[in-house]
Amino acid sequence: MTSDSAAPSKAPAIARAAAILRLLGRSEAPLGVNAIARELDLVPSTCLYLLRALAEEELVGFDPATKRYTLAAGVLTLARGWLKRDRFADLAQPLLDRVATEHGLTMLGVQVVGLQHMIVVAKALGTGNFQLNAEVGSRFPALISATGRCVAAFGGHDPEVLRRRFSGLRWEAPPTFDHWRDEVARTRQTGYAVDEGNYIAGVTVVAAPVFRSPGQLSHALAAVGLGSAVRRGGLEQLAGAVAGAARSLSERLSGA
Amino acid sequence: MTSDSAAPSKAPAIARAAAILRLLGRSEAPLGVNAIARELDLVPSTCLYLLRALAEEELVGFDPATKRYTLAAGVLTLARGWLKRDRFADLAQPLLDRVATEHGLTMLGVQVVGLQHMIVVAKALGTGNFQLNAEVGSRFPALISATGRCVAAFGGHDPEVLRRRFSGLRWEAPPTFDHWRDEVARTRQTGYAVDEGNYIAGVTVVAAPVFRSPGQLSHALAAVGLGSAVRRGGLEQLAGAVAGAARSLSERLSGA
DNA sequence: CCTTGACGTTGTACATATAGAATATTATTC
DNA sequence: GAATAATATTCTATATGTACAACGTCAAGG
Repeated sequence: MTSDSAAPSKAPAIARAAAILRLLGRSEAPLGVNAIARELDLVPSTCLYLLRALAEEELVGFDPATKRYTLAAGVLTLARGWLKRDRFADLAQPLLDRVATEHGLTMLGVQVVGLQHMIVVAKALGTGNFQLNAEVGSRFPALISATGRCVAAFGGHDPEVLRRRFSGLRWEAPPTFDHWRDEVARTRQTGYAVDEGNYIAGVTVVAAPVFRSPGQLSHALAAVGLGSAVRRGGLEQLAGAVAGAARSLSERLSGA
Repeated sequence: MTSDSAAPSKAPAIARAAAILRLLGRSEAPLGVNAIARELDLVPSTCLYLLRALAEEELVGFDPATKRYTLAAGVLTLARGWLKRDRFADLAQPLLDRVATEHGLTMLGVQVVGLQHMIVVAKALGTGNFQLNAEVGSRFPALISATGRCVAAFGGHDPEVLRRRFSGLRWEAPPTFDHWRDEVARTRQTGYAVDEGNYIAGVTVVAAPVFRSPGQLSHALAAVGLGSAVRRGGLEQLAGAVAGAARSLSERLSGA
């Protein structure tokens, strides 16, 4: 479904519009039609029509004076709609806070969306002098780092698809596929995953899966910290805390 | 809902997709293809293709078991991109907080997007026992209430267009167009607008315009409270505070 | 267990959104 | 201030996304 396969979308305007919105979201400054079209390999006229339609929907803003486009507040309305119904963030926050303070590390709650990305939906910063940070809304490749090993272990995906996607990942210190597969297998047994500097050098990530219903992976919890700090605090202990919190969350999510 | 303008969009898929996203955002429960299509007057097949495209972009989630669709966390990514670059909310928050506590009312910062809607982008709750509330991300018709009078007064819109749009508004106690036009004219002179129970019975709203550059209306500040409470605190004083905060914001926005 | 109804999904003809070139508009340089 | 370059926008033919109907599938009710 979310494959990289050839299946051509029956509504390509959507993909283009989403690309425009993301580009505007990541851009520091307002952009003109041609700049957007060039960046996204779109035809300027098509790009213009899409921008006008998006502006009509109040998802992008248009400054007639400078003829530049930006994101508009309409995206806030959508985000609010999502937040209103999301129970995960509410349930996860106290658990994230507790683990973050007890272990002095930054904790993230991420949502898994298909095999493409995971998105940070909740966070709790640690207490140390120096803390890693990631904004709510940030996207990461679904199979990267420790959370990615959880997705691979519990997502119920075709091993062949995993192999293909694995080859497209960008790590700072890439593991070999065989080594990664072994770690994924271990994750399936222990219920948590560890990434020691593979994704980002010097950064250790410990993650555990959260299921919205038995067998249905939907989120993951992740502790991120500098490798030295994690080792000092005891990696095993941390892994136990993260996995415990994730289990507790899974129960509450599938429960009521 | 979109526009009365005759020009047919060159990318109607966008409008439909946006409508789907908003519908899902406002829906309490996940929805199926047909339910969405029926609600939005779409052909089911088209609706299906749009949903698939949106799912591919991680803007909607799909539960293969129930075949139901929901908003997905991708909308958070867009909202984050918007928040990152928005200076208004950061600059407005302390001013909103101050006026809210000094006058014991709820203060809203809204962004004006064309003539269609304004969107709440910042808020500060008052201190009283009972407070009115509006969520960040909520949308209101652009010309409604006191903020609407500001838009009409300072938006630089064609009077004829204003008249047409005015007739489409829904007030609890609608003013006549002539009366409304007079109030708008007064707003243009005084720099603030008041709505005493027109939009919502018993609720008084005082608003003042914020300009991103001289003459370019972009936002508005609004104080909302129960009519009795506002009168007790002194409407003139409140209006002065709101207008003062708005002026100060305009200077800082156009300044740096 | 069979029937019924509603839903999700897939093929196909047609209307139309898109690509590309041409034109208008703005910014920049001399 | 004129000339130039880059940009935004309009125009038009055609590839293509959309609407409609037919199909397959599932759940409820008899």
